[in-house]
Amino acid sequence: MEDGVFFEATQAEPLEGQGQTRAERRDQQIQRILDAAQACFVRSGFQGASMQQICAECGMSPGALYRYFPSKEAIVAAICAADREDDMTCFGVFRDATSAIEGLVDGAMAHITHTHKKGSAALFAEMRSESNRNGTIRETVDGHKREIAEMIAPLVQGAIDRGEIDPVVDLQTLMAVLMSVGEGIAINDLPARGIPLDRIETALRGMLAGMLKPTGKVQAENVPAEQA
Amino acid sequence: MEDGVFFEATQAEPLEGQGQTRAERRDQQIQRILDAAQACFVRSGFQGASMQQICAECGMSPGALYRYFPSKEAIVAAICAADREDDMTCFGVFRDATSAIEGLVDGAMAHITHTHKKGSAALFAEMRSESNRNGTIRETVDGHKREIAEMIAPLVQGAIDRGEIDPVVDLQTLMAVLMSVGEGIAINDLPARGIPLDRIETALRGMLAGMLKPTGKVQAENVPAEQA
DNA sequence: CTCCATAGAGCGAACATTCGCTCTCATTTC
DNA sequence: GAAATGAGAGCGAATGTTCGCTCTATGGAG
Repeated sequence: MEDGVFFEATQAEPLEGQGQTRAERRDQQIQRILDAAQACFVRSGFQGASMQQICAECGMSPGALYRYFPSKEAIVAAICAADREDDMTCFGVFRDATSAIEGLVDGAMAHITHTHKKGSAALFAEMRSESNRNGTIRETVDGHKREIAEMIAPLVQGAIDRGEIDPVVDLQTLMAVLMSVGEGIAINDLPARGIPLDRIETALRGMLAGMLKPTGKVQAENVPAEQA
Repeated sequence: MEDGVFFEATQAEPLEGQGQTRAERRDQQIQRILDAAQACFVRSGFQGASMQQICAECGMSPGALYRYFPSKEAIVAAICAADREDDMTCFGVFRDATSAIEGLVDGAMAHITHTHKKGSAALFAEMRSESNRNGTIRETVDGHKREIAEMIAPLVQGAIDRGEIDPVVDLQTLMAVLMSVGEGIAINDLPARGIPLDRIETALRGMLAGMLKPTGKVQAENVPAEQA
């Protein structure tokens, strides 16, 4: 055991072109760790994935890895935050939507498509359940929701004020139900289960129209016929 | 190792009235383990909870516990199956509902209320994410869904055949969206977040009416006015 | 020669599970 | 009714493994 240490010293290949500063290299390594960790977490869950698995996945030793993250918990938090940030790009449509229903449909569809393409439904489910016991993740998830809510609320309220819609319930309930529905659909990754996007969209539009009861003033043109 | 073993032999208090057979006692112990495990799993997750924590929670030694379950995995599976079975009691309404929309609303509300009272939203989230990597749990969860789907489908199809509703999409998409919505609302435990049940019900009814477009033949009376 | 980044051995703790054993008590035997 | 029997319930220390994480020696860059 105390014999020669024998270093192969492959020393992590230079990755790409060597013309990179220290900071660039550092960012690259961090990204490498995050990618590996995400793969492991999807495969085994936050608690089930071990640091050794993550090390193997990114071809780094524990010593090297701990230079970039102080703990496993920090990696989990970073991945959750990154995923949250990434998802937020879908919801920009809420900001400049003109119709409440069409805005909500567009945002939801963007999120469904994005989640499906990224293949991050499982990660979201993991985050969602971990948030029930991990304060940091709970804050990340709740912050995410609050941001979305703060984008949706004025959209709906504006449409109410203009007399375009007449929701069947108060705004708070509406928001809570809307967000829950969004979560449910995102977690289930319906496109992966053979449900075509355009049909999901049609169903969503009907659903929203039922809750938001368009008054017929400005609202969207009628539901596009579904193609066989 | 071969020295005096010294057994205190406290031997687990008789629990309740001693007038019980061995089999009764056994069932009681199994239930005790399941209750303890569920508490631990909700607190720490399936992977995060240790057998020692479960032992402490139910006041049993590891040796005793392993007499009733061959592995931790078996306890997880048993709890998932029991929870699934328990939830199924909510969906009996689907069987003998006369109106599709009202039947769906009743079933969903029963499930929401049940989940809230049991406080099992966190457990459901845990099951849902664990099902992404554990085959046994995936089968349990999927079996559960299939059973529910098999109750809902004829309810909706019957209403279509009778000309009471005219869904905006095909049955398959409708079912997928309906189940996802149910999951989303269940996981979020809206009643615990201050959303009154009657408003959830109103929102749900509107939502379903939008997707199932009642034709006006038999359908439910109009939405009850929401009280301030 | 001096840093920085790294590899990999190594740490103590905790893990799921098993072991050897004792004790209880319903049943059998007289 | 009393004694003997044996299956099952139970304890808690011990097993080997794996955990998250730290330490130290080493290679390459400047």
